[in-house]
Amino acid sequence: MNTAACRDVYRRLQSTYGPQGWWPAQGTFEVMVGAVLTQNTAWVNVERAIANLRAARALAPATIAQAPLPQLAEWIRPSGYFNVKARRLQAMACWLVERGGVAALRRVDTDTLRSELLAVHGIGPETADDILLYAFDRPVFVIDAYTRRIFGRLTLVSKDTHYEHLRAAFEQALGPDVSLFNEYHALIVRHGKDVCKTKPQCAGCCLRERCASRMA
DNA sequence: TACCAGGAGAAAA
DNA sequence: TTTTCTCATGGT
Repeated sequence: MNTAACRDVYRRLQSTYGPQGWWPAQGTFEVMVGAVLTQNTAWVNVERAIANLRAARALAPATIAQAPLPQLAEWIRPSGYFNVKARRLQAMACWLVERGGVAALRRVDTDTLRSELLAVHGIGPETADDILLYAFDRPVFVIDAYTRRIFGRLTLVSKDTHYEHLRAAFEQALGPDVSLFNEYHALIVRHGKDVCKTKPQCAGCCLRERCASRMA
């Protein structure tokens, strides 16, 4: 990854959209819950599911860890894949309780914490990195479908690059910077939602000058 | 009606 | 090891 190009894309996105102030949730555990529920799902539906959990006073590790799966699935129904995500959410809550809670995990080094997260059922690379960056303030760059799509279109990365290689490339290009990683990923998602879903929309895209697939 | 959304795990090849 | 299938609601 070219450092200058990577920073230039960031400046263009920042100039276009301004500060994003992510993550759109309150508290460490709520960020973790949101990270699981947003898997392949629009955030607006995740908000409904989190609202259900809050209304049921179930937005706590111990409560989710002990809740009957059918009940948990019902609470999170609006986020889709509710049976799958109920198991994933419970697995994460059980792990959190067993490890002594958020406060204890804040004392664990980043590599160890990442390995432990990836060992939890339902937490893959992107979800783990969402949690590390937005819940635990660790300098880990999150790679998602938008990142691949946008940077692939800019020909700065190959779309089939392995997740870990892509993450390392961004982290090496930018240097460890929690605030930058936080804002950059948020801007990528904002841009992805905003104008980069289909090629014709590149006409009004702030990255158009850099984009290899731009419309003539 | 068809497609997509801030993925991940299991099964099949 | 890589590819394909499955999970599911809600908005456009």
